[in-house]
Amino acid sequence: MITMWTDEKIHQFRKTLLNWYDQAGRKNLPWRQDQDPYHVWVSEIMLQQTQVNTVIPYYQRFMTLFPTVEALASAPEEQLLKAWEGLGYYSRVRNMQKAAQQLVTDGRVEWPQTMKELEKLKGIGPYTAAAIASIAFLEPVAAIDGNAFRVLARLFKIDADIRLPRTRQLFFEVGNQLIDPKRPGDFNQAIMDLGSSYMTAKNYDSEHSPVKAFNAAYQDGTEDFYPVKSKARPARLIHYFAVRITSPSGYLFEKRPKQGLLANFWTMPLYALTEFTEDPEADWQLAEMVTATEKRLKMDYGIQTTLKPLSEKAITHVYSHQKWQVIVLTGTLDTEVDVKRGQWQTLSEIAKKPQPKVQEKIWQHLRAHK
DNA sequence: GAATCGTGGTA
DNA sequence: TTACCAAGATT
Repeated sequence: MITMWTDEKIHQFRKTLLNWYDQAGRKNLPWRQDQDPYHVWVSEIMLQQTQVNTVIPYYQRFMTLFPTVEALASAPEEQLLKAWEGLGYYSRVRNMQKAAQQLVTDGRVEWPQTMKELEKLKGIGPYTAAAIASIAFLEPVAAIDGNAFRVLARLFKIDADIRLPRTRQLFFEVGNQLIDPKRPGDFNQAIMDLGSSYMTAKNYDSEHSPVKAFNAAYQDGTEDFYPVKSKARPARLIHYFAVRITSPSGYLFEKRPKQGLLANFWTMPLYALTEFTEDPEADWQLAEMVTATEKRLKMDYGIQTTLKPLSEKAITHVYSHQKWQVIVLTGTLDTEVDVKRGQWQTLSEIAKKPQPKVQEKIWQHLRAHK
């Protein structure tokens, strides 16, 4: 059960928080130079599950390449993915383009100005809708992100599991009672700045926090209990072969399917070992697996060649829900051949394609074992 | 509600 | 090395 503060205490909190924000807030961030909804939107999408320092150069480049909603709406997908390359969660930028196309009607951009309406746009959920509505349109709605979960959980000693979707509503209601109706955008951003400075997840410094007097968990020394968050499931281990084939025409490269992990990104052919063995956790023989891969390469691409492991040592690459162990196999063709799938590409052609981080690791691995 | 979807930083 | 965290949304 949460004990809500008195009106007097709420007013004191707003004043304390916003005074601190005016004095110490990160006003120099590139997306905080104005309240243009497009700027707020792009920054909020980029900042999802991504740290501020990572986002800054991406944001600046993106605004140069796609300065307006119209530019975003009409951009070629490959150019968008290239601009997002390395940021991760690539459906974010695909969804953003769909939303941009929703926004452009009869050649003009019409922005919905409420959280409720903003949530109807692709890729804009409750957090991002509240952030845009409060910052760009001054609607008093709480933007509940990881920072707000953590800050509010400590201020009010809320012990609901923040990993559970149903918990969001509780925090949203608490936030909506606290938010300053005159400066809703600044209030939300102040909570986030607080959550990324004095009230971080680890190594927090509640002692020097401007709102320590309001922090119930700090006041009774229980702050490392908050927020309550259940454990995530461990990532599943998957073994892969990455196949580097060269010919006089270049490297064999392939565009991934338009749905799922790394959709529409380009990689060398990848085979999960589950293609060749029932139990890839068991003690498999590398030579047998390589022979099986040669057969599949002929079936899938029409390529006949001998493959050799570049190294016994695998590349490790971790996603949120999968852990890849990738062994690189190499093969060479001396003559030009047509392929049933994929494309032959030169290095300069490849450089223009959006490639995932794991492909970059494969390139590095190849250079290291040359 | 549980799974999916990336990458970089840090203890 | 492992585990967790970082301005979440979609299916």
